[in-house]
Amino acid sequence: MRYWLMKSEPDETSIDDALTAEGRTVAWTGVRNYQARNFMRDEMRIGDGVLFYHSSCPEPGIAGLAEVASTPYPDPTQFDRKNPYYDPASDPANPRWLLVDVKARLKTRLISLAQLREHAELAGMIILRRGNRLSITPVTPIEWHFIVKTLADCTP
DNA sequence: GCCAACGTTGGC
DNA sequence: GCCAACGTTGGC
Repeated sequence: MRYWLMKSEPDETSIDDALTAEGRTVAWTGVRNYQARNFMRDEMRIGDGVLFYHSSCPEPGIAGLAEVASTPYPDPTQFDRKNPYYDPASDPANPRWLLVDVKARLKTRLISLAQLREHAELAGMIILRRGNRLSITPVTPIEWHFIVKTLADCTP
């Protein structure tokens, strides 16, 4: 059982969108970074915990809890010419971009970056490093439990 | 809108 | 394989 932080732009897919989606599940489309892809392709397992993070928005922060809900499969948007994430260089016989489904569990109160920075337990979080741009990052069990129990005050 | 950080591209 | 130029991310 592992834990992850996954960034989503709420203009595209917010925690509310995910909670109201069919099966409370969304396909994590649009990842175009190899490191982030590799986490989904190689390291995620169904049931892993996910911190659902809102980025590039007025209030960036952790907005909900979710879980990995599928094994990896090709991201369909890479083959759709009209999609902003279209990748003409990806070969359908050997797709470059894979994704997983993510199932929303619940919405938390918004835990901002400033709040995350207040706690020594979370000082090692990749998301808090200067210049971090990786959209999917591993979270340690200690960080996960601290955030869920202390900051979000909820049981996943 | 600014800009730091960092990934990607492409000429050599 | 180096590395400068360019593009993107994302908080502020």
